[in-house]
Amino acid sequence: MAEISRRTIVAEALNLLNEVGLDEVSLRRLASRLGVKAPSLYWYVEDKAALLGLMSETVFQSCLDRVPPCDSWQSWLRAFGLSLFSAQNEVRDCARLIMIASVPAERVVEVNDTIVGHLARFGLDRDLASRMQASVQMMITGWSACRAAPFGPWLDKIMVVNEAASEALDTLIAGWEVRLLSETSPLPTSTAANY
Amino acid sequence: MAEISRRTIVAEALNLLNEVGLDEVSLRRLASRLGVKAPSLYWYVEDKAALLGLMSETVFQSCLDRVPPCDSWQSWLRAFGLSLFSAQNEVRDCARLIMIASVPAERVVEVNDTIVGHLARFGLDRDLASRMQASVQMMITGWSACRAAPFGPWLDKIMVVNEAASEALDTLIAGWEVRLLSETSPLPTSTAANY
DNA sequence: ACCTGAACACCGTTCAAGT
DNA sequence: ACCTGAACACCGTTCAAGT
Repeated sequence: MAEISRRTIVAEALNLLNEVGLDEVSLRRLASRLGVKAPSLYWYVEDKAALLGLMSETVFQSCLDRVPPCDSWQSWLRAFGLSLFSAQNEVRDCARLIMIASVPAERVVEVNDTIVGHLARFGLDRDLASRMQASVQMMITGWSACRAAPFGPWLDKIMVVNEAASEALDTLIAGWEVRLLSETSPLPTSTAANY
Repeated sequence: MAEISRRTIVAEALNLLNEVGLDEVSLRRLASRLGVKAPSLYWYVEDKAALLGLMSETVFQSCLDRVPPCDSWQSWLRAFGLSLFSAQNEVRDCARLIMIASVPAERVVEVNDTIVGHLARFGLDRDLASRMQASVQMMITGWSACRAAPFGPWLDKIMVVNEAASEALDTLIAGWEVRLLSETSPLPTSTAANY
C-alpha cells in the first residue's frame, strides 16, 4: 500500500511469509502485493538472499528488545532463550529463514556484542559469555527448526515439545552454572567433564 | 551408472548434494546423472520432499551406526552428539536437508525408540531419555545449521565453532547430570531451576 | 531516481503415449 | 513394469527501454 522503501518491503515480506510460508515467498508475489513488478525490488535490495537477511535481522532484533531486565546471568540467558523461542514460533519457517538468509558480517558481530554486553554486566568473562549465548541460540534454533520441519507434528506425539524445549534450556543453563562453579571453587565431587 | 532403484537414486542424490549443495540439487540434474529423465524418478519416489526424506534417513542411520559402545549414559550421549555433529558436517547442507525432508511418522518413532533403548540400558527412565536425546539432537542440529548458514564463516571469527559446539554438548550433559542427581538425592546446595 | 516488459535459464510435477 | 516428450505454471535475475 504505502510508498515503497526498504522498510516497507521487509515488513510486507514478513506478512507474506506468515501467510504463505517460506516456499511460497517469491519476489513476483511480494512485488504484486506492493503494487509493483518484481524487477523493481532490485532497486532497493541486492538479492533475494539479502532480503531474507533483512527479514531475519528484524525478527532477531525484536526478540532482543523483548528480553526483560534480569538480576542474574542465569535468568537473563533463560529469558533470552524463551524470547527467541517464541519469536521463532511466531514467524513461520523462521529457522529455515535464518539458515538461508545472508546477514552481513558486521551485524553478526554487533548482535553478539550486544548480548555479551548484557551478560558481562553480571561479571562474566566476555569469551565465555559469547559461547554461552551461542549455545542457547543454537539449541533454541534447533528446537524450533525441528518443530517447523515436516516431521515436527510427529515429534509432538513423542513429547510435549514446548515443555521439552524449556526443560532443555534450563538444563543447559544448569550445566553452565556447574561449569562456572567448578572453575572458581574446585570441588571433590563429580561434576562436568569427568566421565 | 548401475541399474536404477530407490537405493541407487538416494546414493547418487547424496553424491550430488555434496558436490553442488542443496540449492543445486534438482530432479532433472539428478536424473541426468543416472542416465535417465526427470519424470522417471517419480516411478521410484513419491516426491522431491520424499527423496530428501530418504536422504536424511540415510545420513541419520549411518550416524547412529557409528556410535561406539559406551559404559555410561553420559558418554553414550556425548558420543551420539559428536557422531551427529560430524555426520552433519560431512554432508553438505545437512541441517537444511533435515528441515525440508519429509520423513514418515513411523521412522521418527523408530529412531527415537532405538536411541532410548541405548540409554535405557543404563537405567534411565524412558521418557527422560527421550527428552535428553532430543535436547542433544536439537543442539547439535542448531550448531551445524548455523555453521552451514551464509553467516557461518562470520561466526567462526567470533569463536572456534568446533570447540564451542563440543563444549556446549558437554555442558548440556553436565546439566542433565545435575538434574538427575538433584532428583535422586536432593541437595541443600543451589542446583538447577532455582534462580 | 524509479519502474517496466521481455527474455534467459531454470524449477517440480503431471500425463498421455510409447516399449 | 518402466521410461519419455511435451506441457503447465511457476522461479530468480538481467537489462535495455521508458518516465
